[in-house]
Amino acid sequence: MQTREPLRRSDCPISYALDLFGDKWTLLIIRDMLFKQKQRYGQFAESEEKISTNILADRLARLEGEELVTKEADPENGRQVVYALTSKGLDLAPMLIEMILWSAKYDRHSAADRTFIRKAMSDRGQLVKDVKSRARG
Amino acid sequence: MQTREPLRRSDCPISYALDLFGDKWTLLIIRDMLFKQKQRYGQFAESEEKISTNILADRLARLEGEELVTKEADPENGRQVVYALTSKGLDLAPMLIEMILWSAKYDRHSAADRTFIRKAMSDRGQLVKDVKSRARG
DNA sequence: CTGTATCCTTAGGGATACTG
DNA sequence: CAGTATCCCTAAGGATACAG
Repeated sequence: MQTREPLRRSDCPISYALDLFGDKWTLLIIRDMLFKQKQRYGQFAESEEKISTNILADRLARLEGEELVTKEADPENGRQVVYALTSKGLDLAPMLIEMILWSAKYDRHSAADRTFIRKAMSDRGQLVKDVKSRARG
Repeated sequence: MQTREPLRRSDCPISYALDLFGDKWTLLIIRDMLFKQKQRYGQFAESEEKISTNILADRLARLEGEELVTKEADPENGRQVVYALTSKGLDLAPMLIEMILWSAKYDRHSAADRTFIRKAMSDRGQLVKDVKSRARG
């Protein structure tokens, strides 16, 4: 699967965002990194939505290309590859939190998934700080 | 174009949201209704991203099916069709505002589109109230 | 103006085998 | 474990003609 240069439909900021992650998979990877502390290919692959490996590889490459994510060798195990969010990627947290809160309000199924809804509800501002400091630490 | 029932990949709230509007067009229609006071088919069709009419009709039908949007005859002109956001649709405003702010921060092109960035920046909380009261009024 | 319908092309993506 | 590669099918979507 060849990753082409990102399109550019208009100068609208919403359009820009959608051109980058307006699909059904990209934000799930961001979610895994942001809220579930996942950082390895295999961990993304085993998420319950079952992304297939070719799509996963494609999306990781795009995210790296857009500098939302870095890809590096684990310092403690050189053969281990580790993905991490850049500050550009971490800054998606507020948007994702609002998305979580909206779904929690309107969908009873996702409201049952308490994994990070409670965090998101407690304090939107504080959560962002938490996520960032955890990512640094 | 047949609109099928929405998929359900998992109980995750982010996955739920993406299953509803995780594509390149749906949120642009919401944007037009929320920030540009558009309410007619023709107005959506003339947005600069140039959605084609079959996709537009499909997305409007889905949004109506998900009760994010209502479709009614204009009370002042019975032949005129008017689309409006439900409260469920209006509640997407905070998420879209965060999306706008993120793009404004990281994309110089969309930062040049001042249409609603300034509003979004001034006061996130107040903007939501403004949008809702404007929609009611 | 508000759509529908049709044609056609491409991108998305599932399944799975394979490799270093 | 971390991917690549291939096969193949379907959904997405552009263009455009047509209809009420």
